Amino acid sequence: MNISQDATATGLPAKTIRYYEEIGLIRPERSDNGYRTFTQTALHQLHFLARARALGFSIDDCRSLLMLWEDRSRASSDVRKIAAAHLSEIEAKIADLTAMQNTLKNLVQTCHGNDRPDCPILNTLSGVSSD
Amino acid sequence: MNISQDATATGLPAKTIRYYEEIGLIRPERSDNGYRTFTQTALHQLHFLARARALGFSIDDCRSLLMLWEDRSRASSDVRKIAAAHLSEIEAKIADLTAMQNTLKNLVQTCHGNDRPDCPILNTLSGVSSD
DNA sequence: ACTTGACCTTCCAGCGACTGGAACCCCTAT
DNA sequence: ATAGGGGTTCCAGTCGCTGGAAGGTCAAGT
Repeated sequence: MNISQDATATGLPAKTIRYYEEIGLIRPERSDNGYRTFTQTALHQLHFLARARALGFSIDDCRSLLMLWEDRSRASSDVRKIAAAHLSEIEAKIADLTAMQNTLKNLVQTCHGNDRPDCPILNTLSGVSSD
Repeated sequence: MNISQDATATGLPAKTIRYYEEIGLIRPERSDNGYRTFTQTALHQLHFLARARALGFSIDDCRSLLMLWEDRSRASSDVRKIAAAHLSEIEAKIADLTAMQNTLKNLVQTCHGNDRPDCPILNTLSGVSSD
């Protein structure tokens, strides 16, 4: 299987797959002409990576998860630890974004959005406390 | 006022303030020794930027907002447009993250997290559909 | 006067995870 | 022979800083 077929199979762009090789996440074999060839196992790994990245895991986490996946003597607690840490980061981000969302929603609702300069959004940003 | 006093006043690191000058967001004056000096106006701008960045606006948005702020003949609709666009990006991000959160929460709850290899997190990532 | 140490300056490199593009090789079909 | 659609490498850029090196300046202490 060539890289572009892989790309469509896994949903990852070919560029990304090459990048994953470059940083040592995967080690696809090469055929005589120098083209990358992907075995079934390699395809599985790419699928795994695609799903892990889609869940927001960092490349470093992906590396660890991949190693754990391939380690049959792993402890599931190690996997869970990574996932739990990632989950709490996500929850922190959601909290941050939700705070921004609340403020912005409020401001956007309050602003008349007409052709006059008067604007509660700018007032807030400039520190004119209208809260 | 020197840059580090500014930094503590606005909460922005000195490095960031220099960076803002480098990219043309602000134009602090210089005293004879080459040090940046910040007028009251410049300080206001920095505060403005700090608040806008804290609300997640991109540097480009900040640039536009700053220009609008200083433009007395602005239309508040232009400000609102920027804020509304940003708000919907934030909402999209929250939606993405919440989806991840739900999946991860579920997986973390399901995983025993012990010393055995059996792990629903890895199962899901590897495509063993347990959903 | 001299030194110390804290500040300031510039410039350059690196982060994460790609993404775009240039320049070139390979394979197949016409 | 050529045209096209693959593949390859390598280098630069994205965003918003952040760290560090190398050096200039200032205020205080000896």
